[in-house]
Amino acid sequence: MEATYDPSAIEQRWYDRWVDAGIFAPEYRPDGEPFCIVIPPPNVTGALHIGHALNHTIQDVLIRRKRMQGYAALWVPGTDHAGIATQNVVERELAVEGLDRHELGRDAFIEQVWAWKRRYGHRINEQIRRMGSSVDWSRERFTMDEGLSAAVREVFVRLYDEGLIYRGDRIINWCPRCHTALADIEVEHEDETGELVYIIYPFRDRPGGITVATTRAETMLGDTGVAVHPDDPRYDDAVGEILVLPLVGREIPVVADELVDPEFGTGAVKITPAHDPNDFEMGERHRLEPVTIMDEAAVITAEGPFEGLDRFVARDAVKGALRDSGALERVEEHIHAVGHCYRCRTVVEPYLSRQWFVKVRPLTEPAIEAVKRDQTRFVPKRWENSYFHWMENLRDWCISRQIWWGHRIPAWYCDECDETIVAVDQPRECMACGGGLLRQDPDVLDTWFSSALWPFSTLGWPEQTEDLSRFYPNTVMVTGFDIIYFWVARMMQMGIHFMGEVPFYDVAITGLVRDAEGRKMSKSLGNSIDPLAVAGEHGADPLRLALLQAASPGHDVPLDIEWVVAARKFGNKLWNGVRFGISNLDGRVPAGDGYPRDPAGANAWILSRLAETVTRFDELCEAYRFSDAFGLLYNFTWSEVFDWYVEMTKPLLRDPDHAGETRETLGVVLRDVLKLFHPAMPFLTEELWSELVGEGLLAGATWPAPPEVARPGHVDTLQDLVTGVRQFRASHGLSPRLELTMETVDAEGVIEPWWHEQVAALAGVTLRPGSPRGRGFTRIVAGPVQGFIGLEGLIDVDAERARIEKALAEHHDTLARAEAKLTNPGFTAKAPEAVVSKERAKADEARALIEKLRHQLDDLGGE
RNA sequence: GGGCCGUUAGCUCAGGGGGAGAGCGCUUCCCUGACACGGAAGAGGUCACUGGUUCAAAUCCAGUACGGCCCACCA
Repeated sequence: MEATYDPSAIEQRWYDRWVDAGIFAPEYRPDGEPFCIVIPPPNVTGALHIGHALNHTIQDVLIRRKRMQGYAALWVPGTDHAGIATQNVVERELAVEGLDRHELGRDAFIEQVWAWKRRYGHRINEQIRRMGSSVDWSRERFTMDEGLSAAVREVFVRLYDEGLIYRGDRIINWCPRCHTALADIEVEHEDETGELVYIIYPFRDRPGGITVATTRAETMLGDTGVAVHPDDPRYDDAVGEILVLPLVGREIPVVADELVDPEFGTGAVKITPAHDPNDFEMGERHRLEPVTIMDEAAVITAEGPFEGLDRFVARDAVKGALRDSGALERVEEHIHAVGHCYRCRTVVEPYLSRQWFVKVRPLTEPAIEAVKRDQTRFVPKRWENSYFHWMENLRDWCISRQIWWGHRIPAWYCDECDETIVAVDQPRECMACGGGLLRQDPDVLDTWFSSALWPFSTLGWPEQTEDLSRFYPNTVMVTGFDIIYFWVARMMQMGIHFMGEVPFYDVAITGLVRDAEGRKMSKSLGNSIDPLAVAGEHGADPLRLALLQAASPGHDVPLDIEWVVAARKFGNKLWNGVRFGISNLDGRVPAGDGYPRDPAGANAWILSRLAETVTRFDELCEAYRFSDAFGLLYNFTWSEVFDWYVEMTKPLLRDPDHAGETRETLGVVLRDVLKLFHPAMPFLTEELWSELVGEGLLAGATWPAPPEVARPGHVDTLQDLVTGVRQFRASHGLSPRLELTMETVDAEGVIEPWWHEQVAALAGVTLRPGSPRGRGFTRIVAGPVQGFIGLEGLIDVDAERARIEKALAEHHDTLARAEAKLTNPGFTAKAPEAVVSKERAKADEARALIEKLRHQLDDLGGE
């Protein structure tokens, strides 16, 4: 083995062997309890970004650990067709060649997208493999594959038949660039400074008029009324009057409506039913005709001087014309939230059109209840509040999109009788009139419609497959908080509605990986760190470990490359620690769960620590606290196994009385450390396993279950003695190579023969029973043992005195604090007995230490 | 406008009524036979501020300041 860990050399050689051994399929543990995760499907056209790397690493840790624990672990991979996003990407590509999808035609365009999918779908799978994710490729799915498309149609038809899907003319959010409707949630609001324009609408039948205020002046071309609050005294006599719309000349009524906020603007609001959701509502109430004045590209269609102008150009033009005509009262600066398309950032336009909707109320109530009853639990729990709040205020979901890439809506219209037929398969003829001229609805479904079915559609639904009955509900969903609404909430709705059970028991919410400036990393921002590049430079394993250590539950992760470097250094430490083990063992370590019987001394100590660490590590993993879990393991491995235990084995391995037990213990401890780290660093640990154990594959091995071992207290004493000598050396600048002699008083007889080799190796000191006569020595206190080192010719006595006095002062402080509490009657009377006795013990300990330090000062002599 | 979260060592963050913690960074010494991608020993914090509850507050409560996030149909 090389002396240095080289990730690139070993990360190539294990993935295929894991796959070939069938380890990633749940059939690998035929009798295991099911444990299932379905991957949040990456966008098929995208590249794996650092957020995926985090998300996938967490899932892989969950899956690999459960697999080792004997579960039938299934991680379903797959990708999402990502309607608008993918269509945009392919359209951009076509634009480079001077092409436009309309020139190409629908079928040819879709074929282009499929070609794109074939290219990039492959790439993303390669990236998932490169990161070591142990997904079951035999069950890979794509949201537009045949099975999932059938599931989508089935769901649509059933919801339609139940009256939960309907088609209607409504104001929806329209993206004039993407030329499609958007759901409410797909609109991102941002505060912008705009103008509030005050326009005077004169009365037709009397002098004067009403001033209204608007941020979108151009919409006045479509006004068909003005509303005031019914209780607003300013407008008592105006309700029922007729106004004349400036520039247009349309006669419009003044109506009273509760929706109007008398506090805002002038308390009078213009009504544009075709271009504002509130106005649409009011328009319906007061029978005001909607007048559409814009087309799908947000270009003015109203006849007159503004026809053909873009909405923003028209805004200024209308304002100018109003000013010229004297109808413009004033213009104020105004900060308000403006909606943008979440895909292309274009300002969204409220637009009246005929769309398909899901009636959400009947779906949300069970989804809320399920979380309230803990059938699905969010981790961390506080995200449940956001989930509830969103669900409770949900409006019907607009699911039709005027794009080409996606699941075509399974509705057909009869040209002869106007009948609408909704069916899973294309009907041959009209069910109403028998006519054969059927046109399928040109729209496709919102991408999130198919995503909502993912937990069961990937398992074969609507077929009643074995996988479906075995792995639904999924065990856990690992996802970012940014898509709780888009995705988690809708999976809950659809899962419960169609399966009668929640889609998953736990939702583990991950934070967002941020860049150096704290910005969210995203494809659209173009600031993504490429995890593949990092994996190439430092290794996938170090990247995985770094992400795990950085990611507390629900907390954002600012990724610093230094963390990856540190994780690689840890890999190097592990590499060399195992290398040490291999060169000192006289054979291979057994793969199973064997542990040394009745270990003693250092071996008992490390085995007891191993058992404690595994227990705690398991608890932390079950709570999804991976940062803490791997922090614990990291410290145990480095500080205890390598810095202490491995050093302690060196003399023991040379001692015939201890070599056997030590070899066995060392092998077992290293073996279990590899097992524990395997979920985080699969490649490195597998490589080391092949050297240390050389039997089977670690990925398919069993999880460690070390027996509890009583912790031998006297090993602590040995460590304290060694540390005491090291501190003494360091504080006096004594060379580590300078051999020292220490006389010891061991009243309780805890010093064992093997200690002599230990202290010689670890502290460069020779032990000799006895206590010094006279003065001029330092005293090292370790548990019941006292050690004495003669100072003559070694050190500056004044420096030593200063050091002891400093320590003395600290212990005096501790004692004073403890005594203050103990003499406080309130404390002794009200504090729990355990706390009081602990405080007494603290005081006693401080007194003892003070006494010993006073002795040390005396021991120094001088003055 | 409504809601959520944060403020602890230089940095990133754990912890959580009774002795201030980790990793990285920093300082000093050491290339000792696994590892210098290393070892040993250290320095460093009125736990944002103000008040309250308590025998006891970094921890609980209220408020303040600053920072971040989410939701929203004030035209």
